[in-house]
Amino acid sequence: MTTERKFVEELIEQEDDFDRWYVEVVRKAELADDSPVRGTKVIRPYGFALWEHMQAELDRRIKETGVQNAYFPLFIPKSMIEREAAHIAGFAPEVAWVTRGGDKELEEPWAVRPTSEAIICPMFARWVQSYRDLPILINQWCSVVRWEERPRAFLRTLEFLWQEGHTVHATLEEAEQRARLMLEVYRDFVETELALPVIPGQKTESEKFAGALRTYTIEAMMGGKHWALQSATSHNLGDHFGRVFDIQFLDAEGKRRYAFNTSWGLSHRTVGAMVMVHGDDRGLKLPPRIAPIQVVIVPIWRSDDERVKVEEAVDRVRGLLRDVVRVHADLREDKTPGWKFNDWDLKGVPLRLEIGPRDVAQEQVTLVRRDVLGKRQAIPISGLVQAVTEILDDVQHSLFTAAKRMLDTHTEDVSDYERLKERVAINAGFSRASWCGSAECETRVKAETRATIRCIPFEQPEQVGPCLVCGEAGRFQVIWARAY
RNA sequence: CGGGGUGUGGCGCAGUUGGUAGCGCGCGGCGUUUGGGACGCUGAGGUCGGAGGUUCGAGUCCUCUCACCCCGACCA
Repeated sequence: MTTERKFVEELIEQEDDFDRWYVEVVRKAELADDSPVRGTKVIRPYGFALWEHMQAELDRRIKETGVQNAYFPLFIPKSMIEREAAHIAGFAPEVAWVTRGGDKELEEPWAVRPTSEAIICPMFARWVQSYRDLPILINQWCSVVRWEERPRAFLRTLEFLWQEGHTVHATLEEAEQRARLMLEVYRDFVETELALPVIPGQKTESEKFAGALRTYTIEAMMGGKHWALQSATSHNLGDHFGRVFDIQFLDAEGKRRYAFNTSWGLSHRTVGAMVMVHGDDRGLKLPPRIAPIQVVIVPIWRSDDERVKVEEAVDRVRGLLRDVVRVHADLREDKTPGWKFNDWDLKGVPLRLEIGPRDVAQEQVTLVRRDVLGKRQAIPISGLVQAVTEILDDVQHSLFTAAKRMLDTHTEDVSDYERLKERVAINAGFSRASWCGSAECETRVKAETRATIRCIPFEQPEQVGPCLVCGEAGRFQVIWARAY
């Protein structure tokens, strides 16, 4: 352990202080940096590249369901955002306002969007006349602003990047299907691409989106303290917004009806989730499928003669891999190989190929996996492309499997309230328990333990026992946990 | 908004009873190095968060102020 520590002396160990480890790894791996503005972060090229790869994959999946991208204004007039009472009540504490333009006071303040229902729905009202205009399926990639009190890089910043989808439908059933469909898109994306196992389910009344009929969520478990992180949400808004924004249409029978909406979003907090779930004392471990660099080549030489041969081999190997994976050759001359190894470990590159005189002589490269450090394997150049492809795939699965193991290990069925308190107090993870459905029991647990119901999982047991808190008949099995 | 803390080269820090700012890392140059964070020589870089005050003299003392961080309440 002493030697281990030496390699990463600049990074605090997870066990010592997980939250500080997170702050440090985000900064040192060059994902993000502090900005001069409180509560905001600068996303650096490496972090942004990661987000771009995530965007590309999620965007593709969203479009496959028939959704089109569009863009709506950043500002929302006060009167507009205040139309849906529950909606504004929920967001009011965290809305930023524009009250001046140049040197003129605005007649009516503008909200900087905390989410865009209030500016998109009025447009839907203009576009929808007939049932033939429905459904409308729209998504936008943008940033929104929520005036949070305690920011944390990626997880909670005043301004954050996300996509928000907004749809209009003729029937409640169709809206419900869409809300569930998009949650499934998120689940598949997060599990397949980010290697983060999640628990899909429904939010309780008190935890649902402001103005929604129902909110669905996927909840992931972070490393370290095993707290929950809401990784994406999808809302069936019912006809609440249709009514207040007057989205009406004539149905096939010529009857005037209010339309039904959904909205759903996934933000760059999932970047933080990947950091916290997969990372270790050496830094990030990025899932190959969205890693900006999947394979890094580190050349090693002593003499000028060796250097020529090694560089030739590096070129050849890079040429072989270039069309297959995202490969980068680290040709920096002012850094030693050892320094580079640590640097790329910190940045979480899934595979490293070392090419030195010994490798050149034997027509091979030395391969090291980020997820199983310390094990070097020689790969003949002739079989390199296939080997790299297969191993990347294996790394992706291994990351998911390890994360799933953590989730399962730190989830326990609890039937005794004292046991729940104990588990929350020691950061033991998720607790599965029966709940009667009353807000009183929910509030009480939150007040006494700080844990909240993360979701009512879709997967329910045949029989639900008595409520963990009040002992009355249980209606659902729910997941209790502390959350970021 | 409550509680705690910190502001000194890019980063991390030191700076005794007030005496005119120092260390490590990093950075530039040269040379030797390179299979898990190399080394030598050399060089550049700060007026101590801001304002006011006390004093012959303030990074050190006093007053005010600003910013940031951490812990709570809140949160995609």
